[in-house]
Amino acid sequence: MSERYHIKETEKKWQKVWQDRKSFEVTEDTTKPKCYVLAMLPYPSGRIHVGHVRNYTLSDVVARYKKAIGFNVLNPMGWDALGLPAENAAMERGTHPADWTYANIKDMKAQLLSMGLAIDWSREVATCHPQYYKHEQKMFLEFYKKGLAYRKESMVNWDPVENTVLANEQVVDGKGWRSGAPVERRKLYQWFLKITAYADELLAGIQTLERWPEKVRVMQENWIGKSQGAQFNFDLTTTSGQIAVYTTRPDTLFGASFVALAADHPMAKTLCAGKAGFDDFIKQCQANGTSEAAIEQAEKIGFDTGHKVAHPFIAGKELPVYLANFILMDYGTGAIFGCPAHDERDFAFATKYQLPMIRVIDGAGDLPFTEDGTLINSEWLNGLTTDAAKTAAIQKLESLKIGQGITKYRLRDWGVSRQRYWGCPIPLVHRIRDGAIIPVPDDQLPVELPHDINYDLPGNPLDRHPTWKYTTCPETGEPAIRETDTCDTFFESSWYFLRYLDPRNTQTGFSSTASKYWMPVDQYIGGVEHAVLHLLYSRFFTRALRDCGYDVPDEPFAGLFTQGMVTHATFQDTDGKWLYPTEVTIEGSRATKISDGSPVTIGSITKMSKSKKNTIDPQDIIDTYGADAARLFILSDSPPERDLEWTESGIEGAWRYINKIYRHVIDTKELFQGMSSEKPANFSAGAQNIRRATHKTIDLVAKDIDAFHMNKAVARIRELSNLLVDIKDIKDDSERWALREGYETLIQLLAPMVPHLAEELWSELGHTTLLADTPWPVVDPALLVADTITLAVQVNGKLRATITLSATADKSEAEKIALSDDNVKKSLEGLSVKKVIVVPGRVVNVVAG
RNA sequence: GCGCCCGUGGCGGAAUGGUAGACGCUACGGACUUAAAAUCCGUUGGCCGCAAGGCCGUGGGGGUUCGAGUCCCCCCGGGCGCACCA
Repeated sequence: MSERYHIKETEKKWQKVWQDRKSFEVTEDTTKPKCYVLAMLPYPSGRIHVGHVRNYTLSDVVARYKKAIGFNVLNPMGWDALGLPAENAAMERGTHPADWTYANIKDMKAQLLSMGLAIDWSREVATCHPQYYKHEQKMFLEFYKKGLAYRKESMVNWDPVENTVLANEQVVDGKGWRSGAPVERRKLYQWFLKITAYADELLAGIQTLERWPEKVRVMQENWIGKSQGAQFNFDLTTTSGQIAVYTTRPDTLFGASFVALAADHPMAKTLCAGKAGFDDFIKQCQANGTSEAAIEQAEKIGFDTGHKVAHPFIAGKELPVYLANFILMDYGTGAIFGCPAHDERDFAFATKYQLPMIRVIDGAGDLPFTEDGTLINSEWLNGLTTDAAKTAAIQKLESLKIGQGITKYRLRDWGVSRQRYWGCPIPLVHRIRDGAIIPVPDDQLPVELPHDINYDLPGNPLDRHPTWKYTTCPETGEPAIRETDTCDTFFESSWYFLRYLDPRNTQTGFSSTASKYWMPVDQYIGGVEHAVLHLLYSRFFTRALRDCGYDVPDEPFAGLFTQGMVTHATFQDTDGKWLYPTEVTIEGSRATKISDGSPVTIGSITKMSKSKKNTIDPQDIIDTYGADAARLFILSDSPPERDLEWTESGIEGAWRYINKIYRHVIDTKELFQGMSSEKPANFSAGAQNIRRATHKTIDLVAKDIDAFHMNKAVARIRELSNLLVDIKDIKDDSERWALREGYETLIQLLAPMVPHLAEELWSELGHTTLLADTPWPVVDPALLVADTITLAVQVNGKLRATITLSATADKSEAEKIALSDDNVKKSLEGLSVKKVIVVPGRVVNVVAG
């Protein structure tokens, strides 16, 4: 009788062995090809969630597999440790953000360790550590000196109660997400990184990202949003001056019926000075947040400035100048000409303010007509196509010396300023005498966050700290004030993958040697929610570092995989209150509350979220079923790019499988006692069958892992184990040898998925070296070729029989055997054979009529 | 609105244009047990048939092909992304 598998003890045991033997610690080893496997670093909330487990299981399978096939694999882990949640916790519970963060890191690390990940923990980094942000501050200053970091006034979402700037995501229905106060649009001095300087390069680089999902590449392209058009000036006729506009449709200029400026356009105030209703209009525009959703929902409203401009192509024609809320100051020139006949927004605006609509593109269909066509009502442009008319119009604007063809981007510079404490301080000081901005010298970095802060008042604790910000100018020794803005936390995550390469270097963020060896990341794995911002910022950051003299490739991530979400059913009690899955018991299709047996409604299956309480704590799962079961279930149930539905029965199935394999190996291993390790010269038919299945599985599993088809890889492994487990008696020594080869291979193939079980069984089979250090089994190609094959036989495309024949049989032989099959003959009764199609190894199709 | 992805048993999902439903979950029947759990054996797309076997079947409709879940066109349903970007 076999022993039970002691999951917890066994998993702990091997975790300790791997740690003690530094199995996954690596250095730059030029004798081996390198493979940099990277999982997106977690925010240390204190608890891992199932999404983390999925992410790190996937990266672990890749890391362990790549190591087995001979790569020097770097698989690091760290903590995205700065940011708002620590400050919220500090405000709610009176803890210090640093204490809260480091305590969370400790808890979460213990949880990750219990997953048995093949991580080089010696490279662990926390972005809140001064030795991390020290190098980041140096990079900021290098960007500053190169003109890639600059300060300008810009519009922000201002929460008047919290006294801080809110990100767009923190504005809900025009109100601050915490305070509930209406958000104002305010102008503030903010720090920016000049990502727009790299717009073209970032766009072109997308073409080289062959191992990125198409979806993500398209999203980045859209985000960069390159457009070609014309920029030109309208002369004001009612006062002196000009209005610059940008358009992608210079061909429709003869259809222009108004000019509109953004409400916050610099000329708005001067044009409207003293006009009744102007202040109200501006207030109305400001009432809406800066979020794109908020702007979209707003009705189009305008304000007639009373001023007019001259049409550049039509002598004597004047167009009214409006302010309009749908014009964005941040795009183009913040001003447009409106052509209501051929633009939906202009059409809506013109309808409301009863402005003329002049059709200049011929075509069927009602106005607004936004497709290309042939020009009409446009003097010298008449008869031209849209494209030709664009070129002609731009030429004319250039010859009149009032404008030119131009390329614009939707991408805006990256605002990195946050009026927050728990972020990386921007290492600059403002000299009081003249307001000069002076970099903090390298030898004074890092500019550390002060520890003694309080949250008694709203706003930025750095700004009201009694001493921290008061300093002296490093150049003159005069009084100066530190910059109190800290960096957006996307700043830390834009280069953490470089810090992993050389994490304890005190002189520089990372060495050239390390970067040249390890970069780029070969396989990056994470959630699709970072498809644009994090990934685009990182791509920009490496280029900016490159231009500051660092040894980094243009593209940091050669391969990217984005995993799906983890979902779970939702439960509600009779009062409609959400219940945790642990509060509910399910029998068949009926669910009841454990506490009082009352009925429970099973709701939709959605992304796990705290608000709907449909969450599973991975630690509970690991404690109950073990890390291997959790890993196996996550890998086997769905393709990794799709959503995964977490089910109790699924995790139990994985747990059963692990116990079953353990039992069978323990029960079978006596068979292998004392047998020779020498490969038999001849194999019996039975042995040959086992070996074919074994080697076919090695081949398929490797291909599946390479293609990220982890669910299929698991299915193949289960097929092999089903076959091995069904072998009840051994007929000869060659079969015994083949069976041992089968079991050993099974264990090796299982290792990336369920490493603890595999390591345990490997040692049970008498191996004294670690499976983690054992190379992947080698396929014998001769065993991938079967000696007999099964062919489908169709009559007029319908399956009528299957025939088995020798692999060496030729087409005519296959045809002969197919036509002599009884069932095929029956189907052909009364018909004459017209043609026989034989696809070797696949099918015989008899066409008859 | 634009772009992309997806629709296959009760469920998750497999199928280089070539035997649809691999692998698993659930459910049901049986063995073992005083009993239960665990485990093991079997059945599990629908319909007809004692069986051999047959018919139908991959959201719906058309098409290409010897052959379509897979390719093309139209429609329906679901998801994701983008969006006053001039």
